[in-house]
Order: sequence, then structure tokens, then C-alpha cells
Amino acid sequence: MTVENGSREESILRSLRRILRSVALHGRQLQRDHQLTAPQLLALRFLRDAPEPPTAGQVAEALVLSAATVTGILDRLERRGLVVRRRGERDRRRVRVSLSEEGHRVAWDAPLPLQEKFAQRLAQLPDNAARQIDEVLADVVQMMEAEDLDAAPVLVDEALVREPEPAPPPASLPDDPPD
Amino acid sequence: MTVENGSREESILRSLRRILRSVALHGRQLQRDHQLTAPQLLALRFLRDAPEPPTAGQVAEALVLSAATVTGILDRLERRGLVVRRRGERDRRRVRVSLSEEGHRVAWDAPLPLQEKFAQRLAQLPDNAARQIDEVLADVVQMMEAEDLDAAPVLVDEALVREPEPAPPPASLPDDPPD
DNA sequence: TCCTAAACTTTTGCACGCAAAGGATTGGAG
DNA sequence: CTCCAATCCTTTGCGTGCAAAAGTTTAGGA
Repeated sequence: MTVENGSREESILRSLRRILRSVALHGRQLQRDHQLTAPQLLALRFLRDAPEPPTAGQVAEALVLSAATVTGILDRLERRGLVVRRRGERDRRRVRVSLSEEGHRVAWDAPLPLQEKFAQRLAQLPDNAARQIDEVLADVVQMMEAEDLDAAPVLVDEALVREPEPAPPPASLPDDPPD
Repeated sequence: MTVENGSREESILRSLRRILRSVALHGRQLQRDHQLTAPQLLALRFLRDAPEPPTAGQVAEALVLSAATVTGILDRLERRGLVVRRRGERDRRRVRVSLSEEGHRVAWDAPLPLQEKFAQRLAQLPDNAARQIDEVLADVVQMMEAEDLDAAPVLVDEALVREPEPAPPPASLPDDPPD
């Protein structure tokens, strides 16, 4: 209410842009230093931590990427011998992906993805600060995802709907009848 | 400190992912509905608002993209007749970019980029809510941009350094001796 | 059994994004 | 005037990303 007001929005937008950019920059640095792109690294880690070889689709779901995109990522990882694709036996439509020896080595040596560095820092915050960040980001998501606002009943005060979201299931793999 | 703690971080990371994704999805919707991608739209708007035809490099700077990327964007806009490239006369290394007739029409009809829709919603928030968002995002940026934290003096409480940022210059074009 | 719909992955085609290399032009040092 | 470094843009090569179409394989109904 006090200071220049329009600049507040600019500041917020600038922060968002910087966040996007920060993610991108970190990705490039990663690639430069370790010959691994961010999604490749995330895929390796997911494979490493999976109790059993996930399918291509499961990798896509875990990384929140389309199947088409994951195909490309796996292509490159496979070409470099970090990953192995095996057609499912029970269900031959599926493709099970697992780490090679080399893949395991790399997956363990690889640096943390930005996500986790960030998470580490978050973990060091006092709980109320983290809670505040959580809530504010949820609000931002809400504003960004709100349907085209042309006639939208936009947020009026902090009493914001807090995620009707179908609460993403635990990180474990969905039911997975072996092929 | 109270409730399940790790899930707070997951929630925050999920929000960030959703924000990134929201930007991407909006871009695709834009392309589907208007045959224009987000960077193309931003370029058109920048050209529309520029007092005089900027150079390719100025467009890149304004959109915070590399020159190489902008070349591609301008290629596509030019191929569609929305934009005209003219070699500078005084300095023939430069390329001045301007809107065609059609380009002007499109630039005025085009929808708002997500940024502005979001900004509209922000403007409807009570000031203290906006302030909170602003501060929290600034903190997030700080945490994301902090140098590799291996030995970093990480934030301990809300007393965060608030943007040493060299205050981006006004939106006007940099000194521009006519070609 | 046969046939079609659904499930899963890959292919194709397009648009970013960038770094690095290349080409043209300019400006300044000598 | 000559030459070379700096400037500006484009080209090349690679890696995301996605939608839509295509290719396989499975499952379910007639």
C-alpha cells in the first residue's frame, strides 16, 4: 500500500524470469562440466533409485515429460552406454529401462540436480519460512493455472483455495504387473 | 518443525515445476490458437512499441535471448511476412528489424503473453499479499542463484540480502547512433 | 476365432535455446 | 593506407520439448 505499486509486479515477474533462467543456466553448466543434461541426470537418478527397471512411460511420468521427449533422452543415454532398453517379456509393448554398469557409476558420481541443491537449502530454513514459501508458491501456481481470466473470479484475499489437486501418489511406481 | 517436514520441500518443488510447466503450456496453447509462439509474440510487441526499428541484437537483449536464438525467431517471422529485415546503412553489420503492415495488425490483435495475464491478476491482489509474494520469490531467487552451496553461508532467517542486482536499465533502447 | 479398440513406444516435424565457428564490416593502430 | 581486432549477425550442431501420426502388441467383444 505504501511504495510505488506497479513496480511490485515487475519485481515479481522479474523474480519468476530469474527462476526460469536460473534453472536453464544450471542446466548448461551441468552439461558443460559433466557431459550430462539436467533431464538426463534426472533420468539416471530415477533409474538408480527405482526398485526395478521402470518402463519408458514411467520414466516420462516421473520426470513430467512427454513420452516422445523421453524417447530422445533415452536414445542419447543408450547411445552412450549408460542405459539399457529391454522389451518387456510378458507385455512386449513395454520397454523396460535399466542402468548399465557404467550408468550406475555415473549416476552415483553425478552432481546433484538443481532441485536437490535447492531442497537442501530449503531444509535449512526455519519451518515457518518454508511454510510461507510453500503457501505463496501455491498461490502463484493458482494464479498461473487459473483458466483464462477473461471472466475469472480472481483471488480476493488470502483465503485461496489450497490445491484441489488429486494429491500426487507417493514416489513409488504405479502398480506394475511384471511383463 | 511441526508436521511432516520433507513433504514441505516436495510441495515447494512441485509448485516450481508447475510454474515452469504452466509457462510452457500457455506457450503451446498460444501457438495452437494464434499461430504464434511466446517468443514470437514478445518480439512483435517489442517491435511494435519501439520508437524506431531496433537491431537484431537489441531484440535479443530485450527478450533476454541469445543472438542465435533471435535469428531463428526473426527468420520465422520474416518468412511469414510479419517482419522486415533491413541492413543498416551507416553500419552495414547491423540489421534493423521492423514490422510489416501485416505485422502491425497481428501485433495489435495478438493476445497478451502469460506475463501480462499474470500481472493483471497480481494487480487485483491486496497490497500486502503482493508484497508477500514479492519477498518470497526474491528469497527463492536468492536460494537458486546462490553459488554452489558446498560451503555457502546459507540463509538462516528472513534477514535475506534483498537484491544486490544492478537494477536493470529502463526499458528504452541503449544509445543507438543511427546506422 | 477374428477384429477392433486401447495401450505403449517410436517416428516425424517443428520451435526454442545455446555455444562455437564463420562471414561481413568497421574502426583504430601503426 | 594497411592490417588486425572488435562488433554484429548468421550458420552449424546439439539437446530439449511437444503434438500428431505411425508401428506393435494386447485385450476384449462378437
